[in-house]
Amino acid sequence: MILPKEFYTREDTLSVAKDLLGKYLFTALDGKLTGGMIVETEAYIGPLDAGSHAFNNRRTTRNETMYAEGGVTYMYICYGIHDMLNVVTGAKDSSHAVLIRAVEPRVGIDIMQQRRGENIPLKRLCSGPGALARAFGLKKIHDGMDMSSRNTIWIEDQGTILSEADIKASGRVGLGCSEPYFSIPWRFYIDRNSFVSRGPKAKS
DNA sequence: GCGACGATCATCT
DNA sequence: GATGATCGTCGCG
Repeated sequence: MILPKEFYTREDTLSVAKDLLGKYLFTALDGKLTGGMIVETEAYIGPLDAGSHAFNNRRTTRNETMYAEGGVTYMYICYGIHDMLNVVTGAKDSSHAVLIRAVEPRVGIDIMQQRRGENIPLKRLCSGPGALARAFGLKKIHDGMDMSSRNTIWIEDQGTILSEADIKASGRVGLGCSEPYFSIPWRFYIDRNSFVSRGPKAKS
């Protein structure tokens, strides 16, 4: 089943980030279907989070979509080259979001390989936020898209059950060293899944 | 108008 | 594990 808007509009963004693990991300772009299981996410908790674009209620043209009601995409470009896929969560104006960091490819693998270029090993096709956006054909123009119908981008629950023991948490990647937000364990990933991207050393 | 810097990746040693 | 690529966005004034 497609995850409904209510899945995303919950106020507890950490739960949304964890619950997205094991779900299936799909895009249908250029008449091509691609999909895979989400194995790694990061939570960005609105105005209180120094690692978030919306820290201190900063509101600009770029991050305006973060203030939308949960259930839409938030896309932006990082390092001038990489498009990043986030899912907006919470109520309107709460500015929470979850970054999708890695997916285990399942559907349309040949299409992903075409988009990423040959010579990319399967393990790296969708491992890392920039890589996965490219494999799924997502660009900044897909910012603010509704995810609650099988239209362009959506996420499905296909019945995968994960236990608490399958889910690990760690500090988030790439934030520089501004404590305490650098080491707060708001990155979640499926333990022992080889499609998880390289991040900071896992803390048990 | 301009300078600095990133929620990264692939390639090289 | 070090490094270069590469450019939109922000903040300054």
